[in-house]
Amino acid sequence: MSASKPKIYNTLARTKQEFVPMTPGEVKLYVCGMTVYDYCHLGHARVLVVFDSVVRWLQTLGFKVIYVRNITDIDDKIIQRALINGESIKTLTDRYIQAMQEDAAALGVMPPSHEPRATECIDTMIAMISALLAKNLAYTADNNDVYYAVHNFPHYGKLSGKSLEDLRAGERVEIDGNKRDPLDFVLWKAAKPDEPYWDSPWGKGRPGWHIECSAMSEHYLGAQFDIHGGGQDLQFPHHENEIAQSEGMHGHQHVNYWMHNGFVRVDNEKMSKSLGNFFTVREVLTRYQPEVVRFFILRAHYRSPLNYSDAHLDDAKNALERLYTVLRNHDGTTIAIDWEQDPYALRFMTAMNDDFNTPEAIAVLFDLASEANRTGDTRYAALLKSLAGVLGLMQQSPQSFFQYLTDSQTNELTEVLIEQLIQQRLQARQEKDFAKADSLRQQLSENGIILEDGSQGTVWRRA
RNA sequence: GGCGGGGUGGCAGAGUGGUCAUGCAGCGGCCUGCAAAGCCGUCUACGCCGGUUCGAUUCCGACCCCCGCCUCCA
Repeated sequence: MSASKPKIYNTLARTKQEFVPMTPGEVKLYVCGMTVYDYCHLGHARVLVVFDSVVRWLQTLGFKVIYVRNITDIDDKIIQRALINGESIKTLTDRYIQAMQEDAAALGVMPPSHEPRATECIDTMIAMISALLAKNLAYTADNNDVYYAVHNFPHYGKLSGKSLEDLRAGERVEIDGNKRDPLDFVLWKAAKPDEPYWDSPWGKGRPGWHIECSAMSEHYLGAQFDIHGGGQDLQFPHHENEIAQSEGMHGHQHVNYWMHNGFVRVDNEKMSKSLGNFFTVREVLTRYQPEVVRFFILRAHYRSPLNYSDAHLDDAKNALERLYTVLRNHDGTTIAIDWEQDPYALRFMTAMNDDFNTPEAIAVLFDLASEANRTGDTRYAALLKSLAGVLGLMQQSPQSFFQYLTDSQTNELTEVLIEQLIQQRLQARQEKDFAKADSLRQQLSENGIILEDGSQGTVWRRA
């Protein structure tokens, strides 16, 4: 698979660059995960699915991928939510971590190699903050907070394309009397009474948000690694600050390729907690099967905005049905993919190597579907299933896909009853009693069951 | 205001200096007892105005509009 090499759009360079790993054959990848005080919404689902597809593709290319996706399990919102709920932080975060892992698994997201929690790495963070203080990149304020001194780091703004002057000119920078510069950000927060804390050289407190990623990425991947991903909204300030911390401390490059996925939108606006326009993964999964959601996400390029609506999910469902229909007409086997010779595989690879162009890769799947339908050649269906598998799609049986029952669907007819009605209809058809046959079809149709009379007999699926 | 990303056919969504994206939906036909699925055919495109070019949706410039970041956010 040497024909072409993957290119990645690097936020740092604002252009696509050929991907060259630090260690041949190995990729070190870090992605900012969730802050666990609530259920994952579709925006989170997008990060999970997008970087899952990145990992799968890099693995397909033969790389060993070390994938770290962290969990933020201590911050202001978590503390506040636990307080409101009247439960401990641990109970709260454990519950939402489990929920997140369930959501991820449902969406076909493979577990990362490491999934560290911020609270497991406090010591590393404290060591890092001490080092930054020693390098005069941080200072302790009167209230015992520790801040990063932004103006002491010459490259501040290189990821987000902002200059300190531009940032200062902005009117929205908060004014905090403890900071020497309004743009300085907190590394260590002194604990207020009744707040959870860890002991540190600066007294009882907890880490600021940004330091955890510098600490955890270094712990698992080293002070410099290949790819760092996350949502576009983390570009500034989170990732900018992470660079300031890590590069300030080590004096060399921290991350070689920065990847940022686009937002999920609702009515053309960013889906976010603060706007309140978010849909949780589990709510959507009561109405659509998980693979439809995954397919919906991968049908758009990861850097493009993705507009969410039921109509769009319906569209995705119909499209995916076309693909699964192909498998239904064949025996569902897979085939070894000949990346060098097979023209479809080559197109697929070219698309994926071009900054993970999943929409184009999926277009190849549809072309294969057409070819399979046109020629009846099972090899096309097998290749379709194999290539789709690279994207984590189409790995269930057509029957389980077509007969999937969501929570929101009526289930007045049991599968046994459905089969009985089908048998009755077959009987009626044999007796040429088409009025009765049509009436049975109608009855099933009213219950969301669609019948299809094929050469192999009658099969049913849910609308 | 500063910085960044966009405006593609009814909808979604890739891409390219000159032959098809792809899917959904629609329309006509074939097939079917009727359907469904499938197949064949078919209709809607590249925000606006200039420029470069033999030729621009694709390159350049102006303009209009949308979105995001600049504060916690995937």
